[in-house]
Amino acid sequence: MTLVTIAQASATTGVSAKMIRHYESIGLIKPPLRTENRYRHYAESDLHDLGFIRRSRDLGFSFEDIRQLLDLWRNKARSSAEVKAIALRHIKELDEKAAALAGMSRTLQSLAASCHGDKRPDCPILEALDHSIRGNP
Amino acid sequence: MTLVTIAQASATTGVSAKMIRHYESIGLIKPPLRTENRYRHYAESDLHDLGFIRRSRDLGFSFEDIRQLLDLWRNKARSSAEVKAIALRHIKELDEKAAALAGMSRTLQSLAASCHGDKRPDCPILEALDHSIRGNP
DNA sequence: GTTGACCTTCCCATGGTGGGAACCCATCTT
DNA sequence: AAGATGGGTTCCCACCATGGGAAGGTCAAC
Repeated sequence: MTLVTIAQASATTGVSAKMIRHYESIGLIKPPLRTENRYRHYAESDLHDLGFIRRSRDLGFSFEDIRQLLDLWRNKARSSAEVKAIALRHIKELDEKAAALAGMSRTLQSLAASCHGDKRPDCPILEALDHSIRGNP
Repeated sequence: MTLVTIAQASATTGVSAKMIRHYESIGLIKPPLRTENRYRHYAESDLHDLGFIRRSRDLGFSFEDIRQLLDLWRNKARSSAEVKAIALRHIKELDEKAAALAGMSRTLQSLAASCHGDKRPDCPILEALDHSIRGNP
């Protein structure tokens, strides 16, 4: 059983030491072993969990989602339907957020396209912010 | 000069009273007139600014951006190039964020597509979180 | 024995928004 | 006159995820 310090755990999992401590404080990971100096020492299974968490975060899952996903991962009697349901709901949220951002971008692009962008003060972008555009409340 | 209370200002501009006070506290809007009761009373120009801010927020601009946009709006000698530059930079940020979300969604969609979603525990989504997928570090 | 590189805990900040307490004020009804 | 209702006011706390930094303990090497 290889034990590593928090800095090494951070280096191998890509999770900052700050965040590792935070995950512990909110109960997302188990408190690790401590040496007699009270230094945290992580075992391989801890490193696995941290990697799991980092990859989940990379996919945009919230801590609450990750909590459930980790539980499911540990539960050998899980049903894949439960995992899939979490993923599908998350995909929906991601798509909604992306669509919202894309909508803003589209609106701004069309405004910017008709803005001269020179020394003159006239600007359809400011006009749009000035009074609401019909169709874009 | 019509003066309205904070609740009326909120109703006509779509900005919550809470946020109106917040905007004032961070210096985004000028402190409004006060009656002898210390009630805030807003003039038409204040309402304009609040509407301007709300529409800017709807387009995803940060407070710092809005501060500059409001300054440019007030400055009759502005150049539209300055406004356009802020908008273009913001469009870039929006597009980057949207692309990041879309990327997460795409990855999850392909994983979910190959997940049975039944009572069996096997699940490519959990496998992906378990150990990094090649090409998706 | 000192330097420097770790570790520990604790508090504070971000950005944008909301909740709620505790209190003041105005008006309408009993 | 008293009280209910529905404003207003300030102030603090919460979210989510992350980072900064202070103040101090511990260990290695030189």
